[in-house]
Amino acid sequence: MRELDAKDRDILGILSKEARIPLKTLAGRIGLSRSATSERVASLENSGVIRGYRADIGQMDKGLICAFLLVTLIRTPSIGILDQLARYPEVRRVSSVSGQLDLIVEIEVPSIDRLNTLRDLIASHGGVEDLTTAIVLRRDIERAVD
Amino acid sequence: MRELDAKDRDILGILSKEARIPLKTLAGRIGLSRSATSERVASLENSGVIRGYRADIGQMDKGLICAFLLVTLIRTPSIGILDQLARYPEVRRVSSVSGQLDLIVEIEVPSIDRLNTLRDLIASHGGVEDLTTAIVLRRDIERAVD
DNA sequence: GGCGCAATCGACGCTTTGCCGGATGCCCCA
DNA sequence: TGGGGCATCCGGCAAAGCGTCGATTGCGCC
Repeated sequence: MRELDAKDRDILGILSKEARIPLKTLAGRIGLSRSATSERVASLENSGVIRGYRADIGQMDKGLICAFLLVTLIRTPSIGILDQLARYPEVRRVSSVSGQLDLIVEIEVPSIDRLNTLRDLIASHGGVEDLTTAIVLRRDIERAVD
Repeated sequence: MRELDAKDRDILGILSKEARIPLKTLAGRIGLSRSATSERVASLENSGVIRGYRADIGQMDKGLICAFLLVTLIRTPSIGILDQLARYPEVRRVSSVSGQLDLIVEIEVPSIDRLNTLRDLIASHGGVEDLTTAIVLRRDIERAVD
């Protein structure tokens, strides 16, 4: 499979919100037979378009503090910092960005103490010029992929 | 269900990576019978710990530009801005944060033009004092919930 | 026109699931 | 101490799920 037609897109749209929907229901919604739908889904999985299925966990991060670390580096291509960040399991996501910032690091820590420790550890890295912490007080909007 | 024991955590860990694993296999991995596992999963779903199941789409976001908008508000409890943000489907997540910033808005747009348009629309809101754009050049680290 | 490929359909049989009754372990209170 | 009450576990049954098969259809190209 190379090109994704409209029905493939429908499948992806539905599965990205309800990954455990019965094949029969899915087939009904996109207007195909169950077996044809089955083959399309299998094809999407095998070709790597569907990389997997994830449970969306809500409560689990209860008690966890989320924060953004806004990082400016001395010289942008500072490789070592990424290796260091990868070592901390609390680091959820790191994005290289354009503009005055260089990295946006998203972390989830169990306590403010751990946040400070982590912050200090990262700030003390030679490549870090500036580091601003923004603790998440509330998720105002959070949308799944549509 | 209030407290999550070790087995619940195991279930969440496995389902967060392989949401469509057969119940029997899941039961084998956590060391419980199939029906007990079934009940636990159902309980986790009903209590809202598992919010849903999503297909992880690879190719689909191709061509989409991700960006962070770092927003400072005039007066922090500026309700109107959230309503406005919620109207744009490109807005993926909005977090109220502590520190010099007030909001961190994550968006996904199909083009730089659309990014600029969105940026201007948000910046022109009365409650916005300052707005910095950080376009994501690369995702260096991205981890699923563990 | 006729051949071939790709996609669809309905049907078959196996697997997985939801639901039930009964057994087991734990806690609390008389 | 002992006996309910509650939560959790297990195994079995019926129903619904799924993958796979051959046959059919639609379409493009020789």
